[in-house]
Amino acid sequence: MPETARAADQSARKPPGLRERVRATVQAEVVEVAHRLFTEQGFDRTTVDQIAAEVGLSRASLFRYFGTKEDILLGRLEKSGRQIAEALAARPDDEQPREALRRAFDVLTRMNEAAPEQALSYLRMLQETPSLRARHHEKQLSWQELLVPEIARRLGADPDQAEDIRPSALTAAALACLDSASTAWVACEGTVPLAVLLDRAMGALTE
Amino acid sequence: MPETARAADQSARKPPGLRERVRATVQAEVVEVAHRLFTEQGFDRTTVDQIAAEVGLSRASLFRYFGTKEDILLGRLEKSGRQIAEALAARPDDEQPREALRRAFDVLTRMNEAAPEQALSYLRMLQETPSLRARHHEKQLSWQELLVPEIARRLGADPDQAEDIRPSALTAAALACLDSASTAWVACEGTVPLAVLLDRAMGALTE
DNA sequence: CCACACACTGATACTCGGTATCAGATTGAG
DNA sequence: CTCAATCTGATACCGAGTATCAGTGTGTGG
Repeated sequence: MPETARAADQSARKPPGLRERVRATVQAEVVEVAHRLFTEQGFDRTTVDQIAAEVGLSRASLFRYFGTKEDILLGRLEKSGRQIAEALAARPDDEQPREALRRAFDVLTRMNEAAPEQALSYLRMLQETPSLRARHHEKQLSWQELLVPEIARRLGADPDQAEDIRPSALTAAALACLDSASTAWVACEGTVPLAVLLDRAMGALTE
Repeated sequence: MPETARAADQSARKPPGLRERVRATVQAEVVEVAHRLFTEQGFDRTTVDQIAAEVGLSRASLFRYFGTKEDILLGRLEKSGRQIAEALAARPDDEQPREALRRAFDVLTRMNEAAPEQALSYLRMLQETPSLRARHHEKQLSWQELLVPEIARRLGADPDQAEDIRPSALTAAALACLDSASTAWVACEGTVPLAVLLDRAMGALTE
């Protein structure tokens, strides 16, 4: 609501605006400090007050930047979702929907390859913290909403016929495979590339 | 004083443990009252204090029966998970893993068919309340742990080789299909049977 | 250049879920 | 009957998230 409006604002306007730049700077600062505290003490043992104090911001203002404590860590997932949707739309039309989804997820596998250590510690925290898992799942549901229309198009589904659940089922299943692969990737400490695990996971759907 | 003790005596006899039966009774009473309040006012607009007061129980004691507010509504999912796992184990050995999972889920489709109205309002509440979705997802992860070993066996996977993610990927995907089907079932107000939607959802994995 | 409208900020107080502690009552076993 | 274990309510506490409000800057139009 205000955030999306703000985001739309930001992208619609050429000169960034001083105010918004300050906002972006503060936001980045919060993320950085919070990340450090989370890795030092764990997510649950870090309070929002502590983050706010360390950044030099009031608690109330911090909640104006991030709706929830979890969003400080998971905020970037919004952008990831859009990137995956773009990658999916860019896949050739004659590609199988499942394969197109698999390739679209390379947006993520590439990100993880670029900074494996960070990705590992990030995913580790994600998987051992219930409240983060919960919020992460919510974000993935919003990914689903972005991806389903394109999958429906590729399946030749009637857009008016909402009762055709194949697009949402396939998309949800693919995201479940992504989670499985991520879990396994953390479990093996990153020794097997995420891309390989994801291949195996999504391959298991057809066997 | 001795009269109440005598009365308790009267009803307590066969199953060892009067205490546990009292506990079960109270627990059932809480579930019933909470269910009513949730459907009347919505989940979020019903406080734990209100439930406790209505049952005639202290807030602290209520949390001794149910670890979280969500568990009052979702507690029965534990049993469902075990039932699905049993049903899966009972499927013929030569059945395809995916088909076996599909059939095991009939434990749920049959439950919903038995009381469609209740199931619909229950799922409706589940889907429109984020905190319930979150907890529900956690429960499904525990289902996954119950189902994966049997799927691994059917896939002929080496139990020692934890890096084989096919079992967990397939199981997670199947559960994702179950969620998709449930969502669609609610969306169409139950006009299409859940079993049919589930068939379509899981069928979309192989297409 | 100024004035006004608006957005942002910190402070404060509140709600609600969940935890910890403690003293008293109830129960079951020896 | 007694004693230990358990259950209970009361109370106080914690942390996330919300609401309100007055003060203070910022962007903009005159």
